[in-house]
Amino acid sequence: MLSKYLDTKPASATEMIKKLDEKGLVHYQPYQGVILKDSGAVSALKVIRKHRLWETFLANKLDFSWDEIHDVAEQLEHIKSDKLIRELDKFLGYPKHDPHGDPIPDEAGNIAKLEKKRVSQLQPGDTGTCIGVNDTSSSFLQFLDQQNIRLGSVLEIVNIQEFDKSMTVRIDDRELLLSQIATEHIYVRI
Amino acid sequence: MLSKYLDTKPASATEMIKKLDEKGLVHYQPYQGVILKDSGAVSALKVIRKHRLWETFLANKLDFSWDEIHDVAEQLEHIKSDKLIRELDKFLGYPKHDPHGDPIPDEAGNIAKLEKKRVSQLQPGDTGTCIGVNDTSSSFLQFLDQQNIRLGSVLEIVNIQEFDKSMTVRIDDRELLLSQIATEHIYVRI
DNA sequence: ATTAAAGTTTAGGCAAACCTAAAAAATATA
DNA sequence: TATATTTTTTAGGTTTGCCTAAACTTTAAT
Repeated sequence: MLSKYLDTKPASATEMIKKLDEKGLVHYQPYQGVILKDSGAVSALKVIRKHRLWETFLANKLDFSWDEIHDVAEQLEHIKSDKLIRELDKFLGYPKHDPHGDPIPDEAGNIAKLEKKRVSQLQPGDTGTCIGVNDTSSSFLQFLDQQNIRLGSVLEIVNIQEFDKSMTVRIDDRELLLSQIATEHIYVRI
Repeated sequence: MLSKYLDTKPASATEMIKKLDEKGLVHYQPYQGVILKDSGAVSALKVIRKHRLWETFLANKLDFSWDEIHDVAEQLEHIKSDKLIRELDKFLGYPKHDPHGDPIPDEAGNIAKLEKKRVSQLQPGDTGTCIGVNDTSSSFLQFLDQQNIRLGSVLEIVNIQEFDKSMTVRIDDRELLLSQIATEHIYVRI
């Protein structure tokens, strides 16, 4: 089950993991799961860095919406060129976070910790700046696009319905009702 | 021999060509060579378009020099996303030519014809704007970088040496001697 | 504790992409 | 024209990545 988050059949996952073990990136014991070794963690962070930089590029420089960037970034992250990543980082202005609000590791593999809250943790009167989401399903991302909620949107909590925890929020001069589910999936910086 | 320009062994080339024939992209007769069919030409132009747009991106937006862009562009051209190419084109301002001066096909597959000359075809007193090169060897491209000759550089022919056809040209307020070989490898718009 | 369910691993097969080595065709040379 | 050289093709073999199906652990439920 843990291995099946990949887009492949169970048997293939085991094989892949064995390969990673042979390459020394991972420590693996049958039925016990896998743990990343240091060298593996470095490799993994590098891929994450690439993926998030490309997502930032697609969203900020090209007109890609939130629900479109992931698939393309997944292809782009496999391009092998250290210089490309360094230059892309510079071109984007050394962003600290990707369009989902997740931190982008720097070249050395350091990740900035971000003090972020879910909208659901705010109180009436609080305001926050949208910095990411928790649910990357395309239906949710499309919903955000339709409601014109995007990175950097400032939202203020108007009130909270007791019975279902839904919240009325003000964004760009208009009010909007968000279900509890939605408020748990949106991150803000306060 | 024709097939060996690929980075693979002869036997593999034959196999690849057979595959292309089966896919209907190419007409192939043993020992007779291959000719592109219409559908194949469209596919080929699409790849060329992608390659040249990426080269333009690397050179214009990121700080890649001429001799570094090819290898990375070769990887990037394989990314599958029509939207990505369309957006990249828009982002770059619908460029007509890549950093080597070669034309970029539009979405429909049309290529702009460019009226370009080699520096060697100019006469003393003529001026031209550098739009590309003919030799993409890294030694030549590095030479251009060192001499600060880049896309858009305006050059004026000062004089021509009869005996070896080398030319003195003025670029950015300084004079420079170019060998005949070099003048034949640089394209200018007049 | 025993059984049922769920998840993981092994075993074996298939297709793709590349390779080497040898045969066949085309081209160049005496 | 006959022979030598080069190029292309065929006929295998190897590797890799993925698959299905069956065996095996672990975990949950009665």
